[in-house]
Amino acid sequence: MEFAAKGFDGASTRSIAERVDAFQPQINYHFASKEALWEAAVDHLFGMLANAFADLPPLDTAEDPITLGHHVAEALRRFVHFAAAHPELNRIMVHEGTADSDRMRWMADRHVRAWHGNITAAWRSLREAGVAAPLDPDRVYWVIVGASSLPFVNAAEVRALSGDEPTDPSWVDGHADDIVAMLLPGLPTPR
Amino acid sequence: MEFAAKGFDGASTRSIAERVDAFQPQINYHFASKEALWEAAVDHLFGMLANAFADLPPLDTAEDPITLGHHVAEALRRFVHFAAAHPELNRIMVHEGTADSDRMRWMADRHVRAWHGNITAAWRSLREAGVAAPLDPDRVYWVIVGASSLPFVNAAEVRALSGDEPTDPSWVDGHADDIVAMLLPGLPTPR
DNA sequence: GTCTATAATTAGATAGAC
DNA sequence: GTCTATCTAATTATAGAC
Repeated sequence: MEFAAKGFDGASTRSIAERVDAFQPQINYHFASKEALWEAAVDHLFGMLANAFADLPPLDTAEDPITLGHHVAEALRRFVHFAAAHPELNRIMVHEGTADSDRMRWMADRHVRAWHGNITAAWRSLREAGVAAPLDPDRVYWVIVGASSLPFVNAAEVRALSGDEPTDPSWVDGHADDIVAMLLPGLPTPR
Repeated sequence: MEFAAKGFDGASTRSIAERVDAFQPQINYHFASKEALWEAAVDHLFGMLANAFADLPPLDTAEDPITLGHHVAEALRRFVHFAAAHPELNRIMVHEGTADSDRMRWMADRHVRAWHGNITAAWRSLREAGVAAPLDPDRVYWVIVGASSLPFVNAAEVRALSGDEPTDPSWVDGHADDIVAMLLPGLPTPR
């Protein structure tokens, strides 16, 4: 995706149209503007993210802390796998989150705030139960997202530096295991 | 910095010149091209990063694993503080690392590879000594950089989502403590 | 809806006065 | 070195034939 690779300003509607084998003016026919196209792309990516979690129990309904811990562990694994399969979402998020802009506020209010709130609340419960690493609930969202997604956001640099292919299933699984072990060291029988 | 905020393509030499109260053609007078200006900016930022670590002992000279652990802990704290003070570097890195390009390879070969190699090697020693979290040495670089830098790379989104000011010294210190505690749970008397 | 042509704006880079 | 003027190319968006 052009928005993910080059950012909003760097992506040209011509190159976007080329990718789908269309003509540049068709973007302005099907969408009101480049901005509207961007919003549609972000809605689509967050929709796919929600789908990837659709069959999981909500994080605010676990009966006991250990069960919540296992729910969070599974959610973390899902997030790692989603970031590996669809790095575009995290690329767009990290790009738009750098500066205060209308696009950043639109994305934060419409999509990110709910995820951020759920993770923060679940982490508070895990901390009280002593099953989570000693991370402040107000910061853990950024630790999770940063640590989980960076090798996929920067997959090209992973390849250049180590020769590893971070989208290999074994690499992704290993990374998910690492994230869970690091964040939930108190979870019994991790996997 | 314009390159950090908008990426290479999104940053215009006109807006860059405006920021330093200069005229756009002066960029092409003092630098050969926009690309040369970008390289000079990246060199400058990595130079500042190296300066921030200049007084620390090299990570390959520690006599015993516990001492190495404390050296790594201090290096992690330095990195968190640098990312908070100079988020431009990590913004440029995350932006350029997304796609295979000449700029990405230039940056990886000239600057990133040495840091990546040192961290990976130090982590192998820490793992053998049992003082580090169970993260694969081939992946830990991305966990460290992602978890440490994201709240500063996306400081605007942190403000929008939580109202926190991630550049507040107490926030930065707390984040550094979180990172060290998460990555080096086996370190005696952490801090 | 698709596609060509093109308008209006902005981009990086250069020329040349001072 | 500084700054104005400008060139060429690329940008988003629109008009209009089909």
